[in-house]
Amino acid sequence: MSAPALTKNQALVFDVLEKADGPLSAYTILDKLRDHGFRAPLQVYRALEKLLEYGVVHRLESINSFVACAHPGENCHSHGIVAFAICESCGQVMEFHDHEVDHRLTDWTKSKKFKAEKTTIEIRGLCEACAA
Amino acid sequence: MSAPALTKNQALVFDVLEKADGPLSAYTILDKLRDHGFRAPLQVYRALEKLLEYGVVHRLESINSFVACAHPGENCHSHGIVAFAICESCGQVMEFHDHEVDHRLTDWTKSKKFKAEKTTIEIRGLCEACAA
DNA sequence: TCGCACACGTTATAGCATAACGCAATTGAT
DNA sequence: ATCAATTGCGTTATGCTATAACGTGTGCGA
Repeated sequence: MSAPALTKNQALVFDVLEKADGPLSAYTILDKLRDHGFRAPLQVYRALEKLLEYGVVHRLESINSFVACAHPGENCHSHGIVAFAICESCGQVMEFHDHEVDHRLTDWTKSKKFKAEKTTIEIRGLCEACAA
Repeated sequence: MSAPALTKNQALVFDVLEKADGPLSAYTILDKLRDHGFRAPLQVYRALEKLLEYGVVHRLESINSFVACAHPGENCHSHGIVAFAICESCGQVMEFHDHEVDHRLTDWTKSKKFKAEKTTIEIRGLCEACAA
């Protein structure tokens, strides 16, 4: 699933996420796009749905927010399981990948014959700057 | 933080979660406790807050639900990072722990000087029975 | 007995997400 | 060329999740 050309709304939403310096909620995105004609949450959610599908945006389940993938130009789905460290003070997000973690989780699911569709790893805490 | 005696409301909420065969949302818990005098969401959320603190209940971030810890009588906080496999068809949840995963994630956060407070690992998919 | 901490109850509100309807544009097979 | 299917879009309404703010009562140590 590589990303086809984005529609106008998808491009607007993606642009907002890419320029943001941290994750944004759908309603925050909506507010930022009111000047561009957005009026309803669904316009945002529909765009996000596609952007997630294309793998250019991640959803952070633990904070109900969305963030542009840290690997511009690539499809995040190709990196295996993605993990996030989310600073609860400044909101910054670090994205990383660990094949060993992938491997262990995949082994476990296989041993249980569990068919994994989507895996979430989110670490909340304080980044170096904020912990000081 | 081991669990002190539960208050009436805490005990009611915990009891509902323990008897349930899967995770429940706060509002579902509320409905199940209306006969016991619960009227408002806050009664549930306040009890859940304590139960989470005591480590006898887990919150599943990806489905906004709560589940009793699979290790009755123990404090879940003592097991290190907890991972969940959540069946999107039947709602069943499997809870497990993997020290190697713990280790890799802890190493990563240390290398970034990120102070982890709470880590979420949730795998959504289909359990063996539902995938058949 | 005073002050404090804590659990609790209630009302109101904030924040997150989707259902259901209809319209317009695109595509692509016949 | 035309029709049907698909997709994106806009709007209204609604539902679900979570917390703010206020007040009450109770127990307990200074």
